[in-house]
Amino acid sequence: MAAVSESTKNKKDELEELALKYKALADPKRLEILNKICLKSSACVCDLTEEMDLPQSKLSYHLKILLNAGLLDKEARGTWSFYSINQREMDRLISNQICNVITPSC
Amino acid sequence: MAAVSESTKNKKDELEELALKYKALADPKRLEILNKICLKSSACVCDLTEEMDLPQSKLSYHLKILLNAGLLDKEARGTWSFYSINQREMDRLISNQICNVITPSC
DNA sequence: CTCCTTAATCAATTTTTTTTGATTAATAAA
DNA sequence: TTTATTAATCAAAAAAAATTGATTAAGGAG
Repeated sequence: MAAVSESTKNKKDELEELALKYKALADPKRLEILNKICLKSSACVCDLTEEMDLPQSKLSYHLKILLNAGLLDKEARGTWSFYSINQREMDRLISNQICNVITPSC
Repeated sequence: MAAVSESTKNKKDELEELALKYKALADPKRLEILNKICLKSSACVCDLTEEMDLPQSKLSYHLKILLNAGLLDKEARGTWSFYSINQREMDRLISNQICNVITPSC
């Protein structure tokens, strides 16, 4: 099957992909996760569990949503998973003004 | 009770308000509604019902969500309600690149 | 190997959102 | 006044998303 480039994506697919990304942003906890990760440059699940007082399974759940939407990158090191902001995707998606709220000085 | 300015809003409130706006954008139908309204400058519910092949109650439901998030303006004329894009809010929220997908040349 | 830590996943439940069809209210037209 | 049009709202049902606690798997330490 041929690769689908941006230019050959139809409007419907494009809007669906966009909606997925906004859905990932559509939760205050997930926005806070993005903010926390940004402030630490990179964070593992246990860091966030502690900082945000959320159970591990909930963190993993929300991180997966952000990861699937392409807003986070993940790097496994041993038993740890380190998550960081995909700044290119954030910049592509949201305004500078809002970027400064979610990922100040990132 | 005193008015709450942007500067006195705490981070929690700010993230919740932002999440509400992204929630409004987190649906391909609503993105399409924004796009359709933009292309016509202004549209009433019956226009959109016809163009998008959606029942009236569903349109009104989605329009209300977009309106509550501040992404649309509404003007009643007789029995009609005309909706238009709140471009200031769109610009404040999303990147130029994405603005061009949702509201091209608006 | 055994024990401990880390994090992903799972299944069941709860909560939220969306859909549907009907009703209501307001205005306009005949 | 009667009839038709427009759109908001409502209540019930369906669908989707989030929460919870437990289990699993993979590494690292002793």
